[in-house]
Amino acid sequence: MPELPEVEVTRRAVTGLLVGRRVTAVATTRPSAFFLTPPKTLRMRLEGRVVQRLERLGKYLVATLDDGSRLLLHLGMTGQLWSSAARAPDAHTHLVLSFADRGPDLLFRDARKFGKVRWLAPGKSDPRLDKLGPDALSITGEHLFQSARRRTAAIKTVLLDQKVLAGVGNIYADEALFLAAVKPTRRARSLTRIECDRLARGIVRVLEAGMAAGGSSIDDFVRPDGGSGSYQDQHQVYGRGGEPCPACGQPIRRVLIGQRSSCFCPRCQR
DNA sequence: CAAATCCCCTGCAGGC
DNA sequence: TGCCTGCAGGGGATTT
Repeated sequence: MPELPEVEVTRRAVTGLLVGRRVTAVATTRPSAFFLTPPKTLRMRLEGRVVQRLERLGKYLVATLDDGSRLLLHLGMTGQLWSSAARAPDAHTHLVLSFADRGPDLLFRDARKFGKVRWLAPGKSDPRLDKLGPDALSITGEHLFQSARRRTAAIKTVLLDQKVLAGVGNIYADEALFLAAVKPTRRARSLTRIECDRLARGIVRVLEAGMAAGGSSIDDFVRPDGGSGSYQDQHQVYGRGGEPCPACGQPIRRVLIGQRSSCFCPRCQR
């Protein structure tokens, strides 16, 4: 489940596979919700273009092309970018870009098809991007405090709201709340400024550790070369319901918050 | 506007 | 062995 660290690890790994290369062919599966821009249009717009840079905005990857247009990629739950040098296309490979230099293709594979592809004309934007809050790597306690104070929802729900901050998903939200010793079910507006400071530091810390470990490989995340991340080995609470808390030994509790499973230590987190 | 709910989709684990 | 059910969850759409 790609969150900011996994998307950033992917971006770094795939930059060399995209930037500076001229697209010569675009192969896709049939039209579906995966394609916000129809396959036919994608093909027409991308062929002949040179990729100039690849950025990450929250959990989105944004490739800028030499005509000023942009290609948005979102990995959803199970999206993977692969080099054709590491894996052959299969039934779940929905987009394949080939290049003029005849080097490896870029494969976008997504078993569950929660991922998205969209082409943006020059100067055009996308509400998905426009609404994103500040990047989670630069989040401050002050911003969290100002955002949380108006919300009655659980703080965990607010952390997952990409309009508040962009990049945090279920795994890193649970881990950051543990580091900050804040219970995920707490009403957001009940958090003090001090707690928001701790939470902001916790978020940045788990995201940086996640990137350093190459991301969390639970079921689906792989790097484009086929390698996997190892941050799952450092998870303190995520996915550990029933196991002892690494800090105090109390059994970790698992609850549902907004249909998402959430794990926390009832003793350490208040 | 905020919050709650449903839904998209498919692989996999667990139960029988 | 094989079938069925439930679960995983990012995020958009819809409803309250």
